[in-house]
Amino acid sequence: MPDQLGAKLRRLRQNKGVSLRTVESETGISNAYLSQLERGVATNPNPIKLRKLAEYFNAPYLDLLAHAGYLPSGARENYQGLIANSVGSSRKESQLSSSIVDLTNDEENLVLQYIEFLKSRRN
Amino acid sequence: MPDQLGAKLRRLRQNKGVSLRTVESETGISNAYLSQLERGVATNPNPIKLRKLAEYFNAPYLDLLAHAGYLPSGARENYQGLIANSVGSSRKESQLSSSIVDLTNDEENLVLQYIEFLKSRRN
DNA sequence: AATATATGCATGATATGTCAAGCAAAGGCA
DNA sequence: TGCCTTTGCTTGACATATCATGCATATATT
Repeated sequence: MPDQLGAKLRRLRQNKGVSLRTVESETGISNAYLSQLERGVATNPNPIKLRKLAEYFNAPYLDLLAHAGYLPSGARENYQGLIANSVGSSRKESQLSSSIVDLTNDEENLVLQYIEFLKSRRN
Repeated sequence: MPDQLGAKLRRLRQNKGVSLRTVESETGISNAYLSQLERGVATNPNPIKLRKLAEYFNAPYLDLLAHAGYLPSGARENYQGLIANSVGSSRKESQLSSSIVDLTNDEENLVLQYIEFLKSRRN
């Protein structure tokens, strides 16, 4: 069951202050179908339509996919796990991805500097 | 246009050495539709079906989504960009994610150790 | 007050995804 | 050799996604 995709889409549209017909003219998706999506009557949109909406609302596409139930909930760990599995990263790189999730800003700065230092001494 | 989703699915099935009817019984997707997908006659499957196939073939789900044209090609940078945009990471964390992509094994080790060291001195 | 426009939704129509049934060919078995 | 089973595919049927049209209501305009 999609996790409130409709509510999310209506919020995005209302925050932008536009009508169903405006979204229709900008995305090519009919106002009737947009209404059905927002009201939860239609729940299984083609991802291509979600992408158009994400672009129009300047909203994160993976977030809309997750709300539609096509991806796990939008926690970084979940996506990192999917990526690690998809593009064949090493186990250690998965660890790295997981480790950076909860760094503070200062820690992020330090790690970035350290990585740049490591790369700078490659030659 | 999906990037050879059909060829990918046929390769996965043949590598596993199973028939269309075996996949049907394991995934619930009809052998006729599987045939159409493999031959490129059907090109826009519901992601829920792709997920079932990914699970059955033990194949990366994001990879199948990319082949269907629902996600950008399976480069890590693309996914990291989508994630950064989806779960509201800071600009610096996006940089971090991008930076770890091309680290060597030794560099990964060093960075992991450094992160653990940073975390250990939080108290 | 009357008319025009904008808006969200209902609904039947159309397009497309997916299925059930059946066909032809190949392979297995007695 | 004959029969049965398996297999991939075809095709019409069915289910669902999406659209075009129109309705009712609210708002804007004259």
